Amino acid sequence: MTMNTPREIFANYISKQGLRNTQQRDDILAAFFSSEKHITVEELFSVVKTKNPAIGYATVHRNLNLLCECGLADEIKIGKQKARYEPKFGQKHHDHLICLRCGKFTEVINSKIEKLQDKLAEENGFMPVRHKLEIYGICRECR
Amino acid sequence: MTMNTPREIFANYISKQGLRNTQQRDDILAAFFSSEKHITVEELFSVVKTKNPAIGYATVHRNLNLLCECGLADEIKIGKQKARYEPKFGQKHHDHLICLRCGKFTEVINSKIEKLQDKLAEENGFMPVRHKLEIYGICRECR
DNA sequence: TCTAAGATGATATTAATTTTCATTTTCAAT
DNA sequence: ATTGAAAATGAAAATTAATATCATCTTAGA
Repeated sequence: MTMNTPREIFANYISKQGLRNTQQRDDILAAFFSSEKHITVEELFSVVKTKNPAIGYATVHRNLNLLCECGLADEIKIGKQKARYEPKFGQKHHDHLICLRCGKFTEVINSKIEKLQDKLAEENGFMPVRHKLEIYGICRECR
Repeated sequence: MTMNTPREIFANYISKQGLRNTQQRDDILAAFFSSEKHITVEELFSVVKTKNPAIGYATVHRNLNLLCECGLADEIKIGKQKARYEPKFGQKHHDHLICLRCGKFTEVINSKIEKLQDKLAEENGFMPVRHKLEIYGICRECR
């Protein structure tokens, strides 16, 4: 059985956990994967409400956590900002460049750094699982 | 004028900002730099209270923020844990290995990664200012 | 169809951080 | 040293995001 779409992955996770499919989960998943990256619970709540005005904030919040659990979303916390969520599906791991002036996020990929990180962990007896690299600075536009 | 000690750096920052020196600031600075790394506001508050029982939580909190502003402290937020503060003085930048099981922090230094990070930022038009690298995994003891 | 378990939505709670404000303290100008 | 304006403090309240509670509704398997 191949699991191609986020929808299928989510449905699979749901059933494996003995949970149930609901219209709300569908709506949230759809909104999440068609919204812009780095969305907050608040923002996603607003988006989902345009399709399903009866939906509650807590439901969006709960399901974003489920999406994180099954690997379809990543939570990003930057400084004192509220948590943001990033859809994750079939893409390489990436790091973030964060502009200290305008707050813009840029995603970057560098396999050399990835490898060095794994090596660094192993040298210290750590079995690396995941990592988070954030580089803060001033972006091209803000300079 | 050389500024050797954290105390001098702090005093200098205070006066530059048009702020004032107080006994509380002294007490907080002293406690912070003689306490263990990765302390929470709560914990530092407890420590400072042993020297100055009248001190308020908000004062400790406010001054920890000042210490961050002037570069003598770093705030570390890991997952859903409460913020921790790390004294920063005359040491090299380091990254953190964080055990997913026992929560232990290990500090590591790797200049190669540092350089690659700067390069990566510059390639993307970013002027790097600082960065944060956290590698999550399982530590030697927990394996 | 029926029913037990899960999900939802509204609300309350939690917990950390930040703000408010009356009072006290600092420090530069006298 | 005295004064006074501005800043700092401490206690308490407010804010904020995240999470829990719970009555009701929905799902999905028997």
